[in-house]
Amino acid sequence: MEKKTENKLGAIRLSPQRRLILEEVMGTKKHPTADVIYRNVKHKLPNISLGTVYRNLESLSENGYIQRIDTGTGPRRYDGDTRPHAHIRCTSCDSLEDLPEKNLLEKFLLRELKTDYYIQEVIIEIRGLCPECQQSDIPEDIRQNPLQVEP
Amino acid sequence: MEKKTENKLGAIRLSPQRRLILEEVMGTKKHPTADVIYRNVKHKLPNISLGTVYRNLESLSENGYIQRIDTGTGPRRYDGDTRPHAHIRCTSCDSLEDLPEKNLLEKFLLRELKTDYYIQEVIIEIRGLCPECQQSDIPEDIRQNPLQVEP
DNA sequence: AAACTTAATAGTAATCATTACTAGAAACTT
DNA sequence: AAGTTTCTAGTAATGATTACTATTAAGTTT
Repeated sequence: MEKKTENKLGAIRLSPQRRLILEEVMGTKKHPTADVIYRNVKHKLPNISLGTVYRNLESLSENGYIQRIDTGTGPRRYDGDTRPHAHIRCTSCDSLEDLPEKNLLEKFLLRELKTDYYIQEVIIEIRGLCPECQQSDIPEDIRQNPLQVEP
Repeated sequence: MEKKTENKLGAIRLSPQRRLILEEVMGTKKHPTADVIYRNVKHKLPNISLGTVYRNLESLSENGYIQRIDTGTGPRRYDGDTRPHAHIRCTSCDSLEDLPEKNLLEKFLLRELKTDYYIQEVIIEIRGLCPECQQSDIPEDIRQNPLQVEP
């Protein structure tokens, strides 16, 4: 007969550390970095190691329980909401190619994306100023330009 | 009278190093990394320094002559084609928030993106396998899943 | 339940990409 | 020509992430 054991999470064990990390990521909408997660879980498990945080964020995202957000500026972030949220990159050889830009979004919407790639993921990131930051002291003329939309 | 001088590039000087780097980025569609650019320009200017490459890629992109591609996985890449090519990030406080996902692309297309952000940039990246890598030896059943499109 | 196997951990070292610093050279300005 | 600014090579430092090592904990087998 099976011994009642530590909870499992599919293929991986749910160690106390892993559980804490998962709870931390699931419990916020702030898309925290590994470092922030580390500092937060450290309150409950003072001996936890930063390496453990990284390792678990990796295994949790590999197994589809959380999402890794690779966005390039600044450290990587993690999201408890796992859903796919356009350059095209080969995840095998890491080549990066242009997509025919014209009507890219239209074509995507029409599920007619013409490409020889075997598409695995679509990443969309919009950058801008949040409401609070818009009323900062930075004068309008030295702000970054807003996105221009053609008529 | 003005002395004929080293070419200028708007606000910045076009030093031999900067020219070479610009040519290198403009002359390829491969979206090279700083390191690749460094190795390539080193053939023509053996004493050029990696720091110079980084500094110039920065100034060239700040001034709009090339585009920095911040995509998170692996090192940063650069593109001679400067055109905007959707998470929303505040470029001031670096907060990262979800956009209401539903109909995001539609709304974008309709220029009705409902958000309080002051939008500066839209980054779209599609990830997948390029044609060559599709015919690799990796069996289909251990490949990553393709993107699912709902009916 | 003792012996074995595997997975996970803390702690630390190493790596990679990028930025910062320093002194000197080059170009532009007066 | 002297002063000012921009740029450079070379190197050191930083920040994020990964790798390594010895140990512990959990699961498995007999």
